[in-house]
Amino acid sequence: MTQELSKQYNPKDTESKWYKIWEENNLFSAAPSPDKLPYCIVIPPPNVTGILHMGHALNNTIQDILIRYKKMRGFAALWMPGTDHAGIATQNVVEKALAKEGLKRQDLGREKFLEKVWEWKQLYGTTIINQLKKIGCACDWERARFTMDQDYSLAVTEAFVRLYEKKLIYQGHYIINWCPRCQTALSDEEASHIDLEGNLYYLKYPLKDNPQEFISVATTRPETMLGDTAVAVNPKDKRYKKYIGKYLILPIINRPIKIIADSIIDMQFGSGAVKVTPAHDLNDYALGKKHGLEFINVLAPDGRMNELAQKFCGLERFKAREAILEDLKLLGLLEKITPHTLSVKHCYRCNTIVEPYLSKQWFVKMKPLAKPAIAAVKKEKIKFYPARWTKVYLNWMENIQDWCISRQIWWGHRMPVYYCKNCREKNPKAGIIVSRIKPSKCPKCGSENLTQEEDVLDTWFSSWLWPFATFYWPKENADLKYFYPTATLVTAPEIIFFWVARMIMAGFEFKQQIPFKNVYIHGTVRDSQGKKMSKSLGNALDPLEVIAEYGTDALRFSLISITSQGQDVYLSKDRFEQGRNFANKIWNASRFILTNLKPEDVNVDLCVFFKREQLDIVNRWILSRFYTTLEKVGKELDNFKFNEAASSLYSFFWHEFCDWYLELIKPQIGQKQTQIVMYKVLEKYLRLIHPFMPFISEEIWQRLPGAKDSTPSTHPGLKPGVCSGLMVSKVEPSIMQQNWPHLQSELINKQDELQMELAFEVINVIRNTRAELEVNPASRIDIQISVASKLTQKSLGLLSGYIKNLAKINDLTLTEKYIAQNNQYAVVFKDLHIVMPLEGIVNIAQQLNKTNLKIDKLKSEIKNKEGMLVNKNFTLRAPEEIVEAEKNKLIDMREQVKKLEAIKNGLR
RNA sequence: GGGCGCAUAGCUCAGUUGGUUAGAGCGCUACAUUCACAUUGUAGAAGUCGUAGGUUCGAGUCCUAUUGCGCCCACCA
Repeated sequence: MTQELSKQYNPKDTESKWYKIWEENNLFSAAPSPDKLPYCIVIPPPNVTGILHMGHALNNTIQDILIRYKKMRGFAALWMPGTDHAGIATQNVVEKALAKEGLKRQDLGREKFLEKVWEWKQLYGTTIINQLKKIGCACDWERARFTMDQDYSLAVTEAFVRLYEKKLIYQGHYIINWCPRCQTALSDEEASHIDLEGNLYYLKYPLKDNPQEFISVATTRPETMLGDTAVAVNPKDKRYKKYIGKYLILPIINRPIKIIADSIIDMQFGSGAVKVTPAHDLNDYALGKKHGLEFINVLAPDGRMNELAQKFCGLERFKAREAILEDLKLLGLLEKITPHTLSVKHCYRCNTIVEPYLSKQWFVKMKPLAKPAIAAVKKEKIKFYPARWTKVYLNWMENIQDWCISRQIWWGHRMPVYYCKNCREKNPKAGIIVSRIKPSKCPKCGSENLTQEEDVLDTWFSSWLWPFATFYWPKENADLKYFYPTATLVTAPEIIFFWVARMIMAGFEFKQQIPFKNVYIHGTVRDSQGKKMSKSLGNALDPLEVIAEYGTDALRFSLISITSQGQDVYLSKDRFEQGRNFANKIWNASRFILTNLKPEDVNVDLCVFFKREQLDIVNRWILSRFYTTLEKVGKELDNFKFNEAASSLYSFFWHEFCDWYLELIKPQIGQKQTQIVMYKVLEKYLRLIHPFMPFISEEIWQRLPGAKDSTPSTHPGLKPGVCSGLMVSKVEPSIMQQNWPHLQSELINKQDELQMELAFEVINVIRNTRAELEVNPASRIDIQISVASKLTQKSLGLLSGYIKNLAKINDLTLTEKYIAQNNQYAVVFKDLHIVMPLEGIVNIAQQLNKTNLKIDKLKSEIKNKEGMLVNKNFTLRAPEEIVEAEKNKLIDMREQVKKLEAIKNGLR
């Protein structure tokens, strides 16, 4: 403590220093402990391609608060970190890098390309991890996992094989979402709808028997007409009834196609006749199956037309659309074009319009998996915070579709599926071998001519195992036993379906248990316009820039302050000033305390010293306020009300501890009792604020000279009978290892608080009056206070020293009765008259006016109350204490009016 | 088409189970600067709680309808 403290808090000096020390001393590591209960959070693994954005900052700050808090509460708190290989996203990034060298992945070939990706991962994959360290995350980094690690991959294979053996994985020919740019299938969740202004094109198809007659069909995707194999109408549609069963000639292609009837067709829409393209539309696919139609695929995987598109072969799909429309126009077969808004699926990675595409893919049957996952949430074994997400989850789960898990990319877990060429030649449906390890020969025919499936698995097929695969499942080790099921999952609403729901299903399927007990869903970070913050929109605030400018603790505290449960977060840069100012306030208050501290006074056993009765009122008051705050913050954290906890901590420290307490005790700061109380409150407060502001709390805590605290206490995280021991700074070097302060509820006293509040109000009234009367702020004046109640008089007497000091009073006299006198100005406050000399008052008329306004306002309120109290409906039905309170208020107000009238007369 | 969220001070938002006098931060106004902190202090101005009904002795809070904004889900060609 010999070191000078600078006038301003400088985060740069402290942050990297402490993080390094915490890390070097292994303070982030957690292990099973016989005395402690487990508390585990698995991080939503950021993509290896990731760069820290505000969403990460918010998400990880919340987790860090929980981990640090629970650790102080005695839990063996483990924050399991790691990264996700993010199949498509990462492959895209590396492909882009290759493109700069004029290379495509195909130029390298699969193996070489994967080497490149791994290289890239080694170089850049830790960027996001280092950024998480920068915001202070207390992750157990030694446990960090990567979804493509060898051990983790074993878990992925295991899961696949088990599901396949249970016949929950199957291969099928279906219409899936195809991204022509990424050239892979996407799950429904990866293809999001975006509304586009498009057109509805009416095409005329001539009848085979009578080419002069036409049926007009409406479509938004004219290029798919090349693959039409029928036209469908509603059987009840009078316009078309006579044509059902007849044939049309598909223009350009000149293929005869049948007119079929199906009640699914909406007669109101378009022309009431629908072209059916079973290979390029989900509905048409169903129709095709039902009516035994031909499936004609006219597209190539890269989004160009294929040879079945005849003369349009090789044209890009939207170019082909133009060309086909042009041809139809020339043929006189384009009836009309009307504007039409349609919602089109886009690839969530590259935003390309997705093509419904008929292909062979692998699927997971989801209905059986969903069943226990639905039940667990219904029975509240897993709870969502805020609760409304429960409904969203259940709704999705109850309508769940099979999950397309195959991807036609290279970066990812290769499926453990092998094909026996020999068997397949005899029967194309046979010869599929699913195996944990690559088989050397076919178990059926013994052939060694085996090839592995080219496709890789959807990224989420590995991340849904995260809560247990990170513990080396399928091995059952001690850590997995101890920490699983984990406690809380903290995430954003965007990935409830992608990740949360699937983890719950995987938890039941592979561990027969829930993966976590609570799911806290925080809001989306948006800019001040309400737009989602993203790099592509260019509206992103870079957390690292904010840290450089305001400090990490400021970033964290501000973010948390504005995150009310479940609401989206609207950010602009100036919001971080509050956090920075608060850090500075803590710094300066601590500086004040430390420079005024006598170490020999505070180096005592703090918990033994105090008996409430031994303390003076101000010290009793601040302790009472501190413990009230402690209790409140604990409850708020336990209920995931982070912003409320932040606000409680903020207003206690700034407005109660600094504005009042430190000001009040300045004259008595050398007294032993005050030394100890102010020291004790600061020391404990640092522990409360530590989960929110880890760096500044450690920096100051380390400078505290005395014994920290030895309150023995039990904490919720300690097993029954276990008591946390003495906490002395020499033994425990970091605030991270301290206990959350023990709640000494015997030090909470409402009487003390009321008494102090009265003094504060009196001081406020005097200050306010002084300002109104334009009394020189530096001058001390005489004040006389008359109080009817003996009790109030006594307590004011006790506090008169403080009042005199903070209200700049020269002489304070307390009298029983108020007698109006000339040359005096009096203010009525409750049953008090606060009287000061009129000398120096500039504007009596103005004061008179103010007094009159007050009287008028009171009178109208009195009228209101009188009406209320005459109303039998109120007096008979409202609870007695409310009626009683109203009566008292009325009496008070009448009194006040009387007093104000008296003052008015005095002013004249 | 279905579902969810939001609307409270100039701005951004809190407001627990309905209790009559609605809070914070920022901004604004006035004053204060050797005494921890101008990233400060003291004081002040500022709101018919989106609109219309209803329940109730009493509604920012509960119900119904309605307007505006945002989000999610959904196979209208």
